[in-house]
Amino acid sequence: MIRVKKTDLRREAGQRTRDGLQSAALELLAQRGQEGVTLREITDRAGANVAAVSYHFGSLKALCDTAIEHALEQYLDAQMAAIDSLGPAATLDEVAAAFAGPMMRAFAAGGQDLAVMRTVARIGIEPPQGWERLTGKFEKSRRDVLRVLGPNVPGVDEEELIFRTRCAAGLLNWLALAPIGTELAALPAERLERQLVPVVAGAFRGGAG
Amino acid sequence: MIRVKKTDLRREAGQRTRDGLQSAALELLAQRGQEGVTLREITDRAGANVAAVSYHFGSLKALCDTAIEHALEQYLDAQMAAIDSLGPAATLDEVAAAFAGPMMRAFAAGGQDLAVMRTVARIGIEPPQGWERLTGKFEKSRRDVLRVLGPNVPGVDEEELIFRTRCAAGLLNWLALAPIGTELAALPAERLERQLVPVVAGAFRGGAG
DNA sequence: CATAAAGTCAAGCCATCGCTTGATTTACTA
DNA sequence: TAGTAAATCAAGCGATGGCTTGACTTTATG
Repeated sequence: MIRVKKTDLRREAGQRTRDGLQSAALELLAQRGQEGVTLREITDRAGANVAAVSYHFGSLKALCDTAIEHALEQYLDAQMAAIDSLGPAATLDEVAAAFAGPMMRAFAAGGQDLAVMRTVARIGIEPPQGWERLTGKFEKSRRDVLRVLGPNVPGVDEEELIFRTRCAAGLLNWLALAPIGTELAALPAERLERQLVPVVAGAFRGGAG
Repeated sequence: MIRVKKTDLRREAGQRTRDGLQSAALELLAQRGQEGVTLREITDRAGANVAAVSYHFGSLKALCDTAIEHALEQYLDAQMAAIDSLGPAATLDEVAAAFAGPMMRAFAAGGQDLAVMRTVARIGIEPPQGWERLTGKFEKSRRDVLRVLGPNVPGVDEEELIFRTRCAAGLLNWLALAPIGTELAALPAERLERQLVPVVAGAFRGGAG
């Protein structure tokens, strides 16, 4: 009979290896995208053998898909939490601040959080597999945004609001990926918010006075 | 003594090969970025031999740099022409329409023009070499935008206007690269302008009423 | 026509890629 | 202590990448 011990050092080591591989993959995905990731660079960063990827994940692609799905879910959760924390009478600036909140916090935190943000931004350009499981969350997030956005942008039909939301999301993704992102990451959080929120709000609201 | 003839069939053929390679490279750069371009795929598309790239450009990287620099220059020229065509009392919507004009026209035209736009967008994320020669044009373009933008966005200092301009440019680049771009390319030009210009103008203007 | 220049081509070199294999180490079980 | 499952490792395989080579074709010159 096989007894279950509280700590099995072998399995713990395996989990550490998996985590190391996944976070090394995430960093490389964030800074070079899906094409720029190589097996050996991941394993070097994680201090693991090349065969570890096949052993633990099956293939390099499966490892990347896992890392991407994890990042996307983490981002969508943060996004929904920010929107849902808004009261029913939130102003346009508050909506914009909540919408951009996860990214601004990622800039402030740096490290893995920023890598998550950048990876999510990249898959906005090159969509991978693994969307299926998160489609529901994605659409719920969009409905939430439209619900709090609508009352603040009167006279604009829903189709156009969806377009503006996608524009605003794209703008944030761009800031995360482009070189300007490293400048923004160096800014004090409060300063970044003061610069960024009006732009996002303006994109929602439209320009014609 | 070597005489110079008006038409030298050998050199003409060589020029055709160079052009074919450059335009094949541009298309691949537009749709897959610098990492996703392979020598053999370029030469297959251009109907040339693999050695042609080394012979005419020196290396794959040199070919890509040439194609990128060409695209960037083409875009900056179009951008400056659009801004310079504005009168001294242009409205914010007119400025936004001129700012987004090259991209909207590229969507309408498709083909090589769209490839130029997408390549320019990509190098906004992964800057290559060859910037040096175009830095002047790039900064002149930015000054032009600020000049026509300033009077329309009172009470906002220049640093912030620069930030908003970069946001607006990033937004356009994103639309060119993301899957939403293919949806936009299918839209009637007039409809795209009606949707997009308010968003760009709003980003310039800021959101707080 | 002979020569030389410009261009094209098939073939192959070498590095790197993802992935597999069979042996080996490690930590737990009976 | 012997046995076993989990994990790790060095080595290498086949495919593909960029680039070079030396022969060949085409075209202009004298």
